[in-house]
Amino acid sequence: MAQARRYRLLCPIARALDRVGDRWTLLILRDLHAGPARFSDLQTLPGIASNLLTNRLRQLEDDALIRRRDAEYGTNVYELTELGSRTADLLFELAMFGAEFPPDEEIKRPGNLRTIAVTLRVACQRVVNPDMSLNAELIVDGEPFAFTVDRGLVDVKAGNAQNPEATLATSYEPMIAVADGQMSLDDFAGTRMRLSGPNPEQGRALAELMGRAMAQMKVAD
Amino acid sequence: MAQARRYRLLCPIARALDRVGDRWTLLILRDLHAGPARFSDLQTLPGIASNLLTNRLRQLEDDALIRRRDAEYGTNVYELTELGSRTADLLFELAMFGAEFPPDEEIKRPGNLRTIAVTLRVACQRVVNPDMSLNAELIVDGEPFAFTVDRGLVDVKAGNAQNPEATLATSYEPMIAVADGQMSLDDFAGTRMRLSGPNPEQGRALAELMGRAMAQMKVAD
DNA sequence: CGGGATCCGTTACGATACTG
DNA sequence: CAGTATCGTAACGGATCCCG
Repeated sequence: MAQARRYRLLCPIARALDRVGDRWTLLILRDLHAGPARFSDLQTLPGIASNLLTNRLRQLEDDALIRRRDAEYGTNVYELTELGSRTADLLFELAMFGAEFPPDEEIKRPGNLRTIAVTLRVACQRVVNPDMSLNAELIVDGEPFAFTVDRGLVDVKAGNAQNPEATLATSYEPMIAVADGQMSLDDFAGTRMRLSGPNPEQGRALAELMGRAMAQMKVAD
Repeated sequence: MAQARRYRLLCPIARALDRVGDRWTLLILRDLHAGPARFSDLQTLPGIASNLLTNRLRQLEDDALIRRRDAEYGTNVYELTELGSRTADLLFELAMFGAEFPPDEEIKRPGNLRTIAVTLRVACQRVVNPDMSLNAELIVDGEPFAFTVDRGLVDVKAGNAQNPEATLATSYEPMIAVADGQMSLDDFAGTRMRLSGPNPEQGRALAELMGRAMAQMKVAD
């Protein structure tokens, strides 16, 4: 039943909100930026009801922001369409604005860490050297991400990397603290991350890229 | 009663949505980017109930995104705080994304045109020459805006300009059509706008700036 | 007349239980 | 695993009323 509470205004801001303004919708898109996800992956969003998740996924499919794809053994996954992937900059600006506010006292932990992928990718994309290439694995609280740069094109996807040349392990809270401006980059780099892997130079390049990205975020305005 | 439906997640995207994610909130902020507005100005948002507007303004005040200020003759106005004004880039990205979707068939006209100020300002800011200065009046469907550039710092505010050196008159729909990519810039400049005022050179400079801004929008990604 | 407050019917959301 | 069904509660929309 085609969404009763829509603005239906000519203004493009209102048109955007008619697509992604409902509760949970932007958080679902945020998680899908980390790559395809199953229904149960998305259900780890803390507090979402299953029927609501179904509704949101239908709506996003109708608006062609996501597509449902059959995966192995009868399971199916949801993934961003090209149109849906254009929410990356929007989500990044939301993160920039949200970083202005101190976290609440009683905070729910996310069910998974796919949440970091968009923000990290866009932040790195904005400061990356166009010649750079690298293939690394980023591990946050034990969850692996494939972090690749292909001649200046940054990608961050949930899951293990293929033959990574370097591995950077860290955890969620200090990353957030740096993005919020609560922790210094030096402190983070010095004590909150661990490099390993066959190619230490790529490890340092990754750490340096993430560092510049995070530093840039704080002076964005 | 402190908002029951909040995410309360550590993720900065969720923290932002806890401040500006409610229905109407971002549209209120959008309008306030055009300058201070009274309660009744904001009530022209098509479809908002007065009690809801009251609630949203309270919430925005509590979060220090807006402030209420006494104006002349017992009236009072709402205006963005510095913190609230940091939603400009976010609103711009929303507009960029919303421009991907064709307007609905049955569209409500906005009650006023303050809606255009943020998007236009940010779009111009992103392409302006840092040396540029100008003082002009932009008239959209009869509603005046003071459009100024002070050594590269762009401002667009609702209301008449002070001693404008040039005036550019146009209307809302063609501006939207250009931003959506439905109308060519040449068509717009040639037939949908009218320049006047004592300093034609500043008029042309304004038209050229707006043109480059709108052209840039379409190739943003 | 500007700036709300109050009331009430409707819709959306949240929690839980249940099913192919 | 991937949803559907049900139901109580909170939020929204529209109208009316109030007060300086």
